Amino acid sequence: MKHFSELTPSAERIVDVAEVLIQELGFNGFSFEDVARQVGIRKPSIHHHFATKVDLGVTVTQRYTHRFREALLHIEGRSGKAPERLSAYAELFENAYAQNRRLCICGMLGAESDSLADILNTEVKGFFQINLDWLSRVLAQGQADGTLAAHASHSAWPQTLLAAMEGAMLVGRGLQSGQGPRQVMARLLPALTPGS
Amino acid sequence: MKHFSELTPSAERIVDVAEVLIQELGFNGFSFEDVARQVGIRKPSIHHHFATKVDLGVTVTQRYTHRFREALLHIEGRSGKAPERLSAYAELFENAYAQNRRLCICGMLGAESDSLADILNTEVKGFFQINLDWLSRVLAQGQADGTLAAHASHSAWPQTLLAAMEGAMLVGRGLQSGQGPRQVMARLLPALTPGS
DNA sequence: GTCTATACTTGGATAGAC
DNA sequence: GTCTATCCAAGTATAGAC
Repeated sequence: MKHFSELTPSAERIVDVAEVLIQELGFNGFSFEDVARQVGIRKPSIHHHFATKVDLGVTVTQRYTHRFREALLHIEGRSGKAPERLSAYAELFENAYAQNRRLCICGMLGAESDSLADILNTEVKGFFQINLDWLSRVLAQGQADGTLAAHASHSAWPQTLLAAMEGAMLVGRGLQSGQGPRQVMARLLPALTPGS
Repeated sequence: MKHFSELTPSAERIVDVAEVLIQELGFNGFSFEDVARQVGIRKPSIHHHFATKVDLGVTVTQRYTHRFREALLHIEGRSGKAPERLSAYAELFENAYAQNRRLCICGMLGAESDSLADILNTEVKGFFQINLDWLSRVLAQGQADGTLAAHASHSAWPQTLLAAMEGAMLVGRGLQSGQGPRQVMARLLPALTPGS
């Protein structure tokens, strides 16, 4: 199992391609043949970099989670208040969705969960937990400094917001014309704002 | 292509099994072998009832959508106001989720959308549209009779609510311990209620 | 309506040369 | 690091007997 932080250039191209394929087709929906074609190498060459398909999936997910967490920390590092931070949060999902209605890697893998290797499910769980923790922090801060309503710190809000983001991409894709995470967050933000 | 309204007993057992398999494993995740084993027949016997896997998927989806619409009409036929109707709506999803965290058929197929036959995507689109139409109606009624806040008739609410339901199942499954659609709706209802 | 047998394809993975 | 060749399993689908 190769860790994303020590990827050779070839391995990185493979991970790049696999990431998009998982977002668009799912883990069960893409094949080494798909990856090979897009990277411009042959199928068995992939095994030189990733012993199994699960290994490749784990590396894709770890890198995705790592980058997502960096983006979350970057939002926190900026000077905005909770409402702006939640809007910026929605933009992270909107960025994926805006490209051919790609799903969140972990949203896709979460759907396929029952047919995936345990190690992949563990990665998905980690991604979601990072999201819930970050949302809890932002909601608590917003409630403390008055930029969010008192009920914003209710323990069910993080999961509700995360579900709304993941669901927005899912439904938008299913409708083939749907609005995305940005619009859904825009609808929910007033509900979290004081004096609504 | 066999329509769900004219299923023989054998075909019905096949559809029953396939429905659960799609909810748990997805369209790309289940095989005729899985269906055959659970029904207690052999793989090729399935082709006597459904020429192709896509045919089977279409029948499953049509029956699912039909039953779901009946349930929606049944909720509307009862005497509750908009808030109770929305809670009852969430229960439809909760019923699936409560059984081994099964997904909505169309949530699962929506995720797999890019790898599915057009005809299946059309069915998924239809299901979602039925949901949006029903939600629009309930929200408008609630806003008219004062049981919901004025902003409840905003055109983005139906998609937000549907996304939250689908996402709740997805995230709950990914977390392997999550709350489901019921809790998410319980969190959103106050935001739609007057005087919140 | 179900069976056995089988065809054909794809997919993940391995061996070994270059 | 990539290739060709190959293996094996699984998956969809068909033919034809019962």
